[in-house]
Amino acid sequence: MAQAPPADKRRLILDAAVRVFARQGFHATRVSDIADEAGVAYGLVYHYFKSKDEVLNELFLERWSLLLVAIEEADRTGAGPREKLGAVAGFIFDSYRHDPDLMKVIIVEVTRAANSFGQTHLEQIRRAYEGIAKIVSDGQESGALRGDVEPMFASMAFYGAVEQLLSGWIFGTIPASETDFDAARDLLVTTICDGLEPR
Amino acid sequence: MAQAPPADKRRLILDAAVRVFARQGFHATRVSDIADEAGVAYGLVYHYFKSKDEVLNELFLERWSLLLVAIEEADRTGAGPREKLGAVAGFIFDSYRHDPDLMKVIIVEVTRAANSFGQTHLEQIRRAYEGIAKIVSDGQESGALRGDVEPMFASMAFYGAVEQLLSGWIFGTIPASETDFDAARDLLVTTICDGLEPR
DNA sequence: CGGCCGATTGACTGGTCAATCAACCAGAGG
DNA sequence: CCTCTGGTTGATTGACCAGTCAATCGGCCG
Repeated sequence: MAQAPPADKRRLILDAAVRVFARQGFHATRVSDIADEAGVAYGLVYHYFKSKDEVLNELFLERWSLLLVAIEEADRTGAGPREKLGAVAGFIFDSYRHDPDLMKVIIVEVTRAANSFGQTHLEQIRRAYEGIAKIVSDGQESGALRGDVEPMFASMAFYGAVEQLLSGWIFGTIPASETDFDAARDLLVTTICDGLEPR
Repeated sequence: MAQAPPADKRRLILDAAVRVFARQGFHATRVSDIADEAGVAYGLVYHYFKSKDEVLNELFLERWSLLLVAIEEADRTGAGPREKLGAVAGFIFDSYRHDPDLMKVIIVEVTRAANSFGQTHLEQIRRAYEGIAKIVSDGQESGALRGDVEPMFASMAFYGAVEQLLSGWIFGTIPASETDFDAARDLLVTTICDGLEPR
């Protein structure tokens, strides 16, 4: 029968996991919660994934690889560092706008959980820092950016600011309801490139 | 006999907990690990603390209250925002220099664990953000800082950068061995206040 | 001495889950 | 109609660990 994709159960489980992880956090989530949310039997989760960890890993890698590509692409445009950094921040903010639950999970459970999952994915995460550092480094060579700041240092500061803002929205420290993400992106780039003091 | 302080067991347990939490992470730490590290019996931990959580809470509050005081004090000096922000970043970096394990635990297990313990202490954490935001806000009124950046926005960006750098040192993403923390503090303040582009 | 009380001990319990696995079912092909 | 295959089921097992508690210790005071 044209019974096309038979409701891809694997995808179903992944999407359900995002929702449950976002709601309860990874540690507080039982595998049965994921199965229930997906409407499948407990054991099926283990048919598609070899452990609960692997579900989270899969979610992270799926999304993080897109970020790495986005950084790569931003870098390839011949634009100035200001535009490149704007593109990177824009991609991350857009990811949150598009799927807040997924970004919450990735940030809270992986990126900022350097002791547990962050450890596993340190290499991937570092790759993003390095991509940003390269943008800074190129900008310094072209003279568009000051040369007295270590690129990796600037990269960490930039990424840290991005992630902290995201966390603020996620946990309501900063009201996200009225947030215009595009404006936030521009403001952040301005802050980092121009500084807080008047020009 | 002049057997002065009877080896305060409570303190002994707290200090041991810092070491074990830093080494294994809070979740992976069993209460017996803490007791073993402290060289006391399992049950004694429960004599002084009503749960494993309370041990971490105590560690966090002890240190965080000092940070809040430091921010408060930095603000009271009549100096410019640049100096005030430098004092705040300096205090945090010094805390790390003085007791890396404790800072690692606080950041990894509380501050960046907004799902678990961060939730409990959100109010305390927010208080720090607000203290920094006040510094920015005052700076804007005096004309030392640009007025087109929401103070809370700037505060989050600043604190995010600080914490990300710390994380970088903690997890070896950035080599901490050769790091001169005072130079890092100055560089960060310069980056945030002057911006990455040449003046 | 003898009794009191808080500090200290560590075996044990209760509950929680991750992961396994043997059974079941549905469609395809013969 | 039968069989084979692989997706699907969910009860069960086994490990783990936070927190409890009854027993012991040791200093102090009358």
